[in-house]
Amino acid sequence: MFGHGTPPALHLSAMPELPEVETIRRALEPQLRGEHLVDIEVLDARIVQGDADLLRGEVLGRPLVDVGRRGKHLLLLLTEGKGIALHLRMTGALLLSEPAHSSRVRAILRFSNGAQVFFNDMRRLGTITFVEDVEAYCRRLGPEPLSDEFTAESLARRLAGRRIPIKAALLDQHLVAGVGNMYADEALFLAGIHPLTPASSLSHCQTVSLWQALREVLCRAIADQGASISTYALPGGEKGTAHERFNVAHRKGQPCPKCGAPLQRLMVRKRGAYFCPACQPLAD
DNA sequence: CATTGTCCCTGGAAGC
DNA sequence: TGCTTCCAGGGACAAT
Repeated sequence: MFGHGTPPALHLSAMPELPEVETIRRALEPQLRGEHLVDIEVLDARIVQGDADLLRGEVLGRPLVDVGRRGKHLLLLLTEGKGIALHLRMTGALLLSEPAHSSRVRAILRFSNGAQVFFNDMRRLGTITFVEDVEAYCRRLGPEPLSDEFTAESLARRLAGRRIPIKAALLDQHLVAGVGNMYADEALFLAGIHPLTPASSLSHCQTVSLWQALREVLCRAIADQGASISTYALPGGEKGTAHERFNVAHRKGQPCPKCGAPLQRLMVRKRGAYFCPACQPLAD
């Protein structure tokens, strides 16, 4: 539905959100599941939350029972409920072979079957965290938007009483996990909701539309293996194509695919928000 | 509790 | 042409 089908006018920066992390998870899982870590080479200590030696001591040799994901966190699930959380923030990538810009590799995870995962991150904002209790670690996050737990009613409950703009609310990981700037804009467009609409003032109908739009946008982006607007790539180095379907994100000035009006960009709480002023009117 | 502000980080783009 | 400044934005944290 809609979509330009052409590459975007490349505004820089777009981060791995839920669909990108899920795509990475699906690629890594068959490579890593059932193996164990034999080494973590930390090339930039800033990437590790806490002490790198402590991390190594806790995880080396411990079987990796699964590769999971919660919101934008990739989880290497170990025994006894422990795990390693990898967060890619803005420019992080996990690659199965050494990337061309090897100076941007911040850590290398080596596994018992010889597999190596290179944590590449130009801007060093990504993190590796040893997690003592994965369940507790994930509890602070809002529901997974593609799970049965996330219903239109639960979304309505969480929006109630919040006066912040709906766009800002969608970026709050306590409200719903995994939605970032790109997919928040896309969902608001599909639902026909202005990004500055106060979260608590959505009608029931709008809330249902938004709930549906979020799931649709995220599902479709997973099918397209994520959006490679900036540095995101699959572990094999391939690019995703989800951005080719974007209706508004990173398309300021281009015609709205629904009505043809020029798309606009405004700032909502220091974040760029792309939208169609005609299709997403602000009620007064 | 809800909300806002600050910081981190690098490189592309804009401005002089 | 070459320098400086701004900006992108997720999330931890502090402040209000």
